[in-house]
Amino acid sequence: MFNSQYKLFTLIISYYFSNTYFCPLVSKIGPKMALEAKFNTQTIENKWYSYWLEQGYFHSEIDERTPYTIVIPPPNVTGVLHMGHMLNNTIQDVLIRRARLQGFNACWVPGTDHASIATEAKVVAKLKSEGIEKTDISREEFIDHAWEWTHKHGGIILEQLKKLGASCDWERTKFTMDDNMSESVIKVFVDLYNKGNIYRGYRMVNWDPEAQTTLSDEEVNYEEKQGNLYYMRYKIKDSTNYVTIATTRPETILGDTAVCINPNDERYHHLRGKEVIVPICERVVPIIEDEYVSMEFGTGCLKVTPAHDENDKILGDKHGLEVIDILNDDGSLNHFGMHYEGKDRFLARKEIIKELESIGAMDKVEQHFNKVGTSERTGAIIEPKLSDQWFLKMKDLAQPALDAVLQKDVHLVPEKFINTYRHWMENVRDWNISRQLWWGQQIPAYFYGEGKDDFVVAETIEQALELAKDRTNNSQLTIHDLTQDPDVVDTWFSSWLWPISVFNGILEPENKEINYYYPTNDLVTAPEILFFWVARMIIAGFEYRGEKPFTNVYLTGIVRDKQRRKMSKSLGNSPDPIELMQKYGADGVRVGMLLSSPAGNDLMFDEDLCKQGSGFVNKIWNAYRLIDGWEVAAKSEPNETAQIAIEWYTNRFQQSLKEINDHYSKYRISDALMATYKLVWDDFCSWLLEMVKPDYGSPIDKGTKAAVIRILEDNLRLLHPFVPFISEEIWQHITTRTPEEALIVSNWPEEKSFDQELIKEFEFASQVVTGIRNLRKEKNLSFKESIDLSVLNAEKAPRRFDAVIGKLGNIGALNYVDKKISGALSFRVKSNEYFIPIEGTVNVEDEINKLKEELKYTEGFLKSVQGKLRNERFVKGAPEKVVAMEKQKEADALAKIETLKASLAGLK
RNA sequence: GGGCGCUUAGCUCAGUUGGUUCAGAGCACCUCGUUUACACCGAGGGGGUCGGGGGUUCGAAUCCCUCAGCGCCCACCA
Repeated sequence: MFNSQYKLFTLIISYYFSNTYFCPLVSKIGPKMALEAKFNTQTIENKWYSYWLEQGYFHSEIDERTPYTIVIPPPNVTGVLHMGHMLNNTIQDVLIRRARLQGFNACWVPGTDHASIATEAKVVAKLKSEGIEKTDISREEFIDHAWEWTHKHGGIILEQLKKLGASCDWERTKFTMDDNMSESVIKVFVDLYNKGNIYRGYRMVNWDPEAQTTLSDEEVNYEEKQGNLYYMRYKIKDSTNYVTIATTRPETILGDTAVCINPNDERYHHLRGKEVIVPICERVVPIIEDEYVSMEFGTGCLKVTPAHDENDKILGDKHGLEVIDILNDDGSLNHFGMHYEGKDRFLARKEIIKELESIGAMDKVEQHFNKVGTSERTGAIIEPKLSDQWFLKMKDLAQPALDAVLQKDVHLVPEKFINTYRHWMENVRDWNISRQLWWGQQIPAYFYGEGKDDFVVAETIEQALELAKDRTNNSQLTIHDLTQDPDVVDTWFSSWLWPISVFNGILEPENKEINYYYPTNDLVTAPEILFFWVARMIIAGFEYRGEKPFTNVYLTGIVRDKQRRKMSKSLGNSPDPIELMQKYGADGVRVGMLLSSPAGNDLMFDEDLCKQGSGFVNKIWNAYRLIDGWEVAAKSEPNETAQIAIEWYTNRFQQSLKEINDHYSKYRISDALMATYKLVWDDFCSWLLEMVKPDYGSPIDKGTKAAVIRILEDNLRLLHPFVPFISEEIWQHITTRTPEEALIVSNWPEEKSFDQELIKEFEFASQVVTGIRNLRKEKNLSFKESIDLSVLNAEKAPRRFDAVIGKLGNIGALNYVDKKISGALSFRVKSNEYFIPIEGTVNVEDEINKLKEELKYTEGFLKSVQGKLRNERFVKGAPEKVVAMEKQKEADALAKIETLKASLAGLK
């Protein structure tokens, strides 16, 4: 009872506080504030997203503009949005929205990946829950179920991206199993086969007994696990002696076909040429010698099981050993397992240990840590297994892709990944592209006979039939004599074509779209898939377009929680992005994600970042409310403060714009955001608006308000990539706009030269204001109380900003004097001294101490500068510029000491 | 085991070719302020011998060596 009431209460409270920006002081604002004091983030998000969609701003067609293309890293079709996607897609949206503003023909192609293993696993689980086993139904039926599943869950993640504000060209949405996408995959497979790059090999592969498929090396996770090292006795044939051999996997003795010793190991020289008897199965196997065997590990004696260990296979091939595979595909033992047949390998292991103990063949057991490979998809322990697989030769294909990155034709951001990339590409291994699954593109190889090599590869079965007829010289063959290889290709074998195939560039290499949009500009993805995907796309790009697929690769970090743990479902530490957006608004979450995520660095996500983000949105909104509420005077002239303030901001804006553009060009998105954030919050809100703001109740000059609104509009252009919703909301509220005038399709501000001197002078003036504030605070002088200010050494003071100082410092009269004023409060900015004469507030003792301290510091500073200048080697060795700078410092310090000494003398 | 990278304020991070502006930013923290957009606010403030040690240099957060700690990638001695 209490609980449910409490929940209801918190629900109402949190809804009220979180969904809306509200003004608790609404009554104080007065009747002029026509603008609603609060807004609902979801209302404006829905309003503007559907408006953008209706107007087709996201859609791109070929035109005379330069294209700016991004292809989305296709998320798994049945996936759900997680924080990694949020970060990734926010960055892409920022880039594409800015490009759109810059006047490029921005095209962001969305889509999803069929993710064969992951999706097939989900479909199998779903069928199982309905009592259907995959083995009970036909391939066709299974694929029907998979499509059904895909259509049902497929669009979810893309819909979620829309909530984030992603401005993808939804009319171009692709799926890696679309007809032409699949046809592209088949065409490429056949082409690579015909070029001799694809071959069929009997190789040791990673076998996932649960999914019953092979995995690529990249899909296997190795974990350190505590296990045991079993020391087993093998009898020596025709002898009563035995040899002890250590293994972590006793069940594999049933597949042993030799025992190996190091030829340099004198301990075992008496065994040379002998044979041993494998316990339990009593198989007689030879003792072989190979330097591969470590003399230090275990007993220095190795059992060789070529079917279940890669190194053993290499040994076996070298020494011509028999290969005995003791496992079924599901991980249970086969008939070589004898009385353990049908039992799972781990159960069999336990029972075999017992049997070995009972027959006295177990010498001892030691604890042992070793790394065990598990399946990334199912978590099952991987078995090395020999089987027929399709491989793609990588070495030659990789070369241009390696060169492109090393020569920065393809630019990795951050560059630290170049080394990693090079290391991998230089040692690239052949790619096992077959998977024992049904969901995916079926390998276009057709068997016409029983022999291992009795197959042809062709795009269609009809073509295959013709090839097979030629091969066999048998014109009687029909399609029914052909059997297609049941395997499908690795998912990455379709997604490596993504930047080309989304424009149908494989099937129609000459079509207009591929020639216009390709190569794309940016790819934004996680470094985890640098090799799985990015490297392979570059390879495919050069192989099928003769050109890189993208110019820049922005590698994001992994999203972690505050404790640096990777966010994952199982840990439950991953916030639901949709809930976050409901709580903080999409704009707030976007800003939060980007506030602390330099490229390549992991993002320590903290919900407080979103809070900061939504705080920023609130700030923007309130700045607009202020401006919007200004009543315009019927007839007026701009005042001096407002005029110089606007002139200053216009220049300051240009300075920031340059900085922001520079950050973007280096893909320093967080820095670009921070520079924008500071421009808007500090320069625009804290300084400009405070300077321009009319007195309470007074109207503002018409021209001044118009100028502030123009400035606000320029700010909105800079803000739009980060906070698209609130920026468009304000933009459209300022005045009625035609569809062509929407912010999303307006323009990025143009860089212009700016007056650095003016900006410096303003900085000086702002320091004076700070000085006044400090004094007021120190002496408890209310801000409401107007005071007079006198300036000494006025020739260096920036008089242009006197009005600003007057307004922000609430100064009654600003006097320029040529003599110190005794008995007044004072402070210094550079070599200017400022006085505020207030009766009875000056404590001479304090003033003297303050001055003495400053003098002491300045003299110390002077000493160090002069020390440098006296050092001949410095004067000779350092560049002229640096020396001149030091001399200037010396002069400044000397002047300041003079001022300070004079002040002191005046007080005494 | 091989390779790459990191260590700067309580936290997350900037710091380009060694030299004005080099010890910074944001957040957090502390003090003051319910002034007429915003308390998701304003005005101020404190805080780091740049992981330790050594070297090169007139000069080092920056270059070199070394030690310590952390992270990632690759390989995988049963």
